[in-house]
Amino acid sequence: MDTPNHDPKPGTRGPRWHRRKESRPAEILAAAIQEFVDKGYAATRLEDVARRAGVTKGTMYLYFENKEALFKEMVRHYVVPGIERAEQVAREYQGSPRELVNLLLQHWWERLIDQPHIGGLAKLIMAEASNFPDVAAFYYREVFDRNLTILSDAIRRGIQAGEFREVDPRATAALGLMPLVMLAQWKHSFMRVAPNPVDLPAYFEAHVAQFLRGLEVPSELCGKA
Amino acid sequence: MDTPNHDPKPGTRGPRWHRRKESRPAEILAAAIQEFVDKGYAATRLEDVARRAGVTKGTMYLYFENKEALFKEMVRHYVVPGIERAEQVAREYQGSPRELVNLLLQHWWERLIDQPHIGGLAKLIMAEASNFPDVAAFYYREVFDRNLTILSDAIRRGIQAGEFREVDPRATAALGLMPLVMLAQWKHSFMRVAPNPVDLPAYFEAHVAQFLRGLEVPSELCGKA
Amino acid sequence: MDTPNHDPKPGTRGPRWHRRKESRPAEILAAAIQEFVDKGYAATRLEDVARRAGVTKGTMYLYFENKEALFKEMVRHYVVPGIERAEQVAREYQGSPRELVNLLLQHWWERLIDQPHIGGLAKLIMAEASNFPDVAAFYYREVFDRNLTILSDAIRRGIQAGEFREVDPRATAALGLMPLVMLAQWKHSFMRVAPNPVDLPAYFEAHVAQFLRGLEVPSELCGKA
Amino acid sequence: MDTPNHDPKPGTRGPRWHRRKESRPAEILAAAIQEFVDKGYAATRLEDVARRAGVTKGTMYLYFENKEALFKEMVRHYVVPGIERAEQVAREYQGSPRELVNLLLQHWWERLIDQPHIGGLAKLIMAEASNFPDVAAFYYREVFDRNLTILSDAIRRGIQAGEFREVDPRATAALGLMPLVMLAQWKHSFMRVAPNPVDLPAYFEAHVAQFLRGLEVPSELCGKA
DNA sequence: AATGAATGAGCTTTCATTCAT
DNA sequence: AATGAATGAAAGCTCATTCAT
Repeated sequence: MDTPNHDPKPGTRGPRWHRRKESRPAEILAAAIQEFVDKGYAATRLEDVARRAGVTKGTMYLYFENKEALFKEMVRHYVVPGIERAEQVAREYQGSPRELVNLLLQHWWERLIDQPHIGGLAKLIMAEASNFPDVAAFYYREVFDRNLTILSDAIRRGIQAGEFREVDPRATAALGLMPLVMLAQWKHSFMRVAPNPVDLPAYFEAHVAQFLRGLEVPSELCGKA
Repeated sequence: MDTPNHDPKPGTRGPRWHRRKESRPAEILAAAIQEFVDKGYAATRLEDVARRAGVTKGTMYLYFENKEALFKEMVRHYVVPGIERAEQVAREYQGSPRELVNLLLQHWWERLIDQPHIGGLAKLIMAEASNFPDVAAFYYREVFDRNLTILSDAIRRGIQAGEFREVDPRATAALGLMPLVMLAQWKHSFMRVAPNPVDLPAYFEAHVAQFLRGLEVPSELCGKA
Repeated sequence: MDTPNHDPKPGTRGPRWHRRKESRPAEILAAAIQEFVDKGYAATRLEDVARRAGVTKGTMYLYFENKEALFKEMVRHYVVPGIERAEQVAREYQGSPRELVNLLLQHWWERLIDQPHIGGLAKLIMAEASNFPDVAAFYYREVFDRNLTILSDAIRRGIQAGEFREVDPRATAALGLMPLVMLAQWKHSFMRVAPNPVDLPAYFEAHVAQFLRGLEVPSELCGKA
Repeated sequence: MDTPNHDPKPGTRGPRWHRRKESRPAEILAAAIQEFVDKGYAATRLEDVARRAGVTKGTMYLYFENKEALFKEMVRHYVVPGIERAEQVAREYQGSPRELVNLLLQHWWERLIDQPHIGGLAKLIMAEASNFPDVAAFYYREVFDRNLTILSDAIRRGIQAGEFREVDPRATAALGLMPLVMLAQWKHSFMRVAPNPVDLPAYFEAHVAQFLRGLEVPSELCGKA
């Protein structure tokens, strides 16, 4: 990236009107995610992003090569940290596999649904998948797939511990994660325009309960195929 | 579809155009759904739609007031017939409620996933929800909601017949239908750009099986809350 | 002009739905003057003229080469007959020169102010003078100038008869005629949009009275330079 | 005006443009009045105005919302200052009412006939009255009517001073002013395309003389009705 | 580093004109 | 003779991008 970090006079207090240039990129990206998520890629005007970031159009080009680069940078910036958190949660967890799976699902719920930007970003990327296949592929690979791995690892450990029945870990993980991504879509599309028959938290609770039930070792008497 | 512009007899100067008043709107709408679904609203150029329909830019305006009107007409044209089919299926069905629910889910699967345009349209509308809230609301109301009603009626009949346990018909119907809409999203976004860990038919089968299981009257011995 | 006049079967009654083709050009021109005078040249759409004339766009081109030709034909059609009337009036008149001058001014008043189209046409031509210099020149030459000649001839006769004082006939005629053309302008511009402090008939009466007074032979005692 | 686009040093690549925020609007308006007066509203292409102003199409939209706004701004810009001058002339005048009336007529002559733009603007507005009734009404109200008031005030003062006979001040003022507006029309229409039998200055002189004569208190012996 | 005036390619839209029927 | 579907050049307008300041 071309975000220069060197102060001309390090250690010197600059004039008070001087905005620290190292904070600029983040400010612009923060403005960008709001505009892009709200309006979509094409309908977002760079000037609006600039105004929201408190700079002018020209300044944007000091930090980002063009609109497309800004878009991609924004995705990268808001997407990468989240993954590391989930990986850390999984790594440090000490309790039962069942509890870990539950914890991971809760974590993603919070990110995708409670935090508006992350879910909005997921929706945006899916919406623009055909215009930005590389961005979608990147998101798929670096976010969905890595999260999938975290979850499937947890499932695999549960199976090895005899706590879960013998499912395909990866396919099952997809079954657990995909609905959350989809819920984010829903929230940022139909929920904006229509009274909602879908109670999102209830849907989530039901999904978790059923997903965990699906992992259980079948009891001998009443098991069903 | 794809009425090509080239002369039937190359080398001969054919007529510059053909008079096709009756078939034109449908041809243009067919071209429009392909372009819009592929590129999104903003990135679709009217000239591309025209070329695909085998006409010129100007001709578009004989049939549709402007780009937005074309978009909305397209939604209406491709969306309304499907609903009526589902309503007819439900009305005419004679078998058990369980079979009807299964049939309806199969019907939607075919429309949303097998037929590329309908699912693509659903994805498009969700993607453009913020730019066309009225279209999204229309789709939600006239498609999703009416389909929801069909399914919840079937469920209600099943309950009355003692074949299903006493669930909230509408909420349960949403649980059955929403994943199909979501799957269409998935198919038209990440599935285009990434190797797929999600086996769509398998996902669908699993969803149906589990949804039907959730409707069953719990057996006395092994019932779970 | 390309207005064909030959009936295919002269003497035969055509079918009753058949509109006589010899009346078409006049019908189109009648529609054209209304639209052109109302909206100006550029803002007039050929389709509107056609609709008003009860034909379709294509038909217009059977009678007029293009928009400009229609415009010019319209001017010619509505402008030429008027001149001949004035020339006839002057030729046939038997009374005093003073009465003839008065009669001519009345004649022009009726045409330019009372009949809406003729005055509107004069205004239109002046408005479009820079876009159609040849039309303006034609109008000036064939309408204004010929009318000027009629009036100046009348004045000259009055001078020769000793009834008028010795003025420059042509310049004086311009002084008499120009205000009428101008009044037509006023009527079709400001009078359309504003409460009117100018009483057109009163203005005309005053103009005539004063114009005639200016022609009088000065009395010996009270004459003013 | 006419800021040409060519580089000061041909052969050298000069800067593509200059920053001129303060002077741009006036330059564009100056270009606009020339184009609009010359061609009329519809036939004027924004690109021609831009080229004449030494900018590009896009720049126009930095200063004016659209073509109509540019047109209206231009009218406002060129119309308002003139009125204030006339009001000032009348307010500060110390001499006889008769001299003031003469002075005012001279003032309007200079503006409407000698200065080409002002007269051209009057003609343009009358020509476009049906397409821009609000502009015409604005001009009528803010220019013609205010000038009318100035003149009628002067006449009223002359009557009170016993120097003028008892006429209707407002109607008489209209009689004095209207011909000047009309003369501007004439100059910008027929005078452009035809050899002129109307000597404008002579016409003006005659009009002034006669108008002043009409204001005189009638002498007792030779007075005429 | 920051600005924002200026650019111009690119899009939507209009409408005079053509021509198959 | 008449139609009106189809055309395509031309215009208005937008906005990502550039660059003199």
